[in-house]
Amino acid sequence: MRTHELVLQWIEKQLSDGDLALGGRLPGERTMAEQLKVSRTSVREAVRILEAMGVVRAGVGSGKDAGTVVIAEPGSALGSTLRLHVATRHLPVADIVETRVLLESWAAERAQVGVPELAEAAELLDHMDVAPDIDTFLALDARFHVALAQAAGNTVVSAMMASLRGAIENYAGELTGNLPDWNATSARLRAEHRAILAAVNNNDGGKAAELVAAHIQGFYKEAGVGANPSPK
Amino acid sequence: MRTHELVLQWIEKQLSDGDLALGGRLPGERTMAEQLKVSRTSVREAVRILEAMGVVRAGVGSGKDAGTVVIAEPGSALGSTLRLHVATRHLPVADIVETRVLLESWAAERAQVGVPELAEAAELLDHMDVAPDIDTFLALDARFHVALAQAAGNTVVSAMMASLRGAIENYAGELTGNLPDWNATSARLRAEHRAILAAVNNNDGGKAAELVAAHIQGFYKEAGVGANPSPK
DNA sequence: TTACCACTGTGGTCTAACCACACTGTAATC
DNA sequence: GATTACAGTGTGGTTAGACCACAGTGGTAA
Repeated sequence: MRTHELVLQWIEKQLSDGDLALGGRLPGERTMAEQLKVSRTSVREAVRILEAMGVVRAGVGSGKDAGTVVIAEPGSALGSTLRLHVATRHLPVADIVETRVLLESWAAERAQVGVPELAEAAELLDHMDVAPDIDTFLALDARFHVALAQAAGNTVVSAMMASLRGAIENYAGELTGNLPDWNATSARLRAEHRAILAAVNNNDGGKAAELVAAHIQGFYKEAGVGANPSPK
Repeated sequence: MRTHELVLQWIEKQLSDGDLALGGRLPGERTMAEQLKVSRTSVREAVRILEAMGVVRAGVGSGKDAGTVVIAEPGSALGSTLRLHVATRHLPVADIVETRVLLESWAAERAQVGVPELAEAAELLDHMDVAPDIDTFLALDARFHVALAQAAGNTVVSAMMASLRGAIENYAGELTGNLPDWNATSARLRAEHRAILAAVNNNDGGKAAELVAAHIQGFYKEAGVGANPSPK
């Protein structure tokens, strides 16, 4: 077993045993190296991996943002991983879109009416109506979809859904510039969002799921990204 | 931007541009360091991250297994990431199980009859009938489920499904020892597998999906792991 | 022909140093 | 006394250079 894997194992055990919790701070790199009888290099390689996994965040200096602290951001980490695999041509974009449709329509169907995430989603829609530019709009759009997914109460599904979107963010982002009429598209998307949210709040999960599926497939299809029809 | 991120960016560009393909070999660490005008340490940190993502595999010595080669193993990489997040208590095991049920029943419903993966799945079932011990059985079981998921033709879904299982492998593995009667459980699981495969081959996707959901939930419930009923 | 062995290039590991950063406490100043 | 300036401390970030184990390669001696 390689040295940095030993360090990883040690840290994972600290987490499993509860000796190290979310928001907690890892010992300094030099301290860990001494304790585990390894070089600082190996410790750093382990920390890098954890950072790539979205398990820790490293900060220089001193104070609240300093040191290596335990976080929980699986979404961005999974997104980076998927993006790299898309780059290797191993994961087709169409499969990503199809999976996103699957997860997100599932979440829409099970969204719990009354949870704070839905209120947040509604607020985001208001902000999108006055978004000054496309990038702002897309950022708010991303947050809306995440909020909707979170309303279903399954952290794994919402994390994966966010990562799928993130993995092909650049793809879709580049293509929005090629749309024939952004204002028209934006208006349509916003109307669809409100319809989805209304269906959810009306306890019509089935309809919400259908609307979400059509919404996502429609967007990617218009943007020219392969979107499987995913026949029922 | 930190130095190793620069290296990562460079490698990702090589992949996106097609200058580096699956099965291809990265330049040596010393060579890359010199080309990019960075230290070998930074190059190594980038390679470590890619390795953790399942994008490359590093091998010492010389010959076919030597050097850093581009691979495509998103499943194990995502699995490790999820496992760590389970350790931080951020991802509940119940959510993992629920998501697995979602993905796997979706795949079962859409499995294409006649694809080689189904034939492989059938073979695996025969081997499971004569598995000498629990560990062998579980390994074959894992491969069966992956083959079934692959039969749906969505690489993202099958990779995620495999990673979900991997993330809680230890959990479930430890608990099998506590089962009251392994032989009875094994017999039941095997019968369920055959029923699932029969439904798929009979073009009855709906039934296959139901059977898969019940199969997975039943296993984790018996093993004592939180399994949400996921009501329709 | 065979067996041996030095050579080469790969990743794996370590040491020791220096840097930028951000806070902390002290000392000089007003 | 309050304010300012600054050295001190501990954090991660980066580098250079060395040595190791490993696995093929190719020459050389038996």
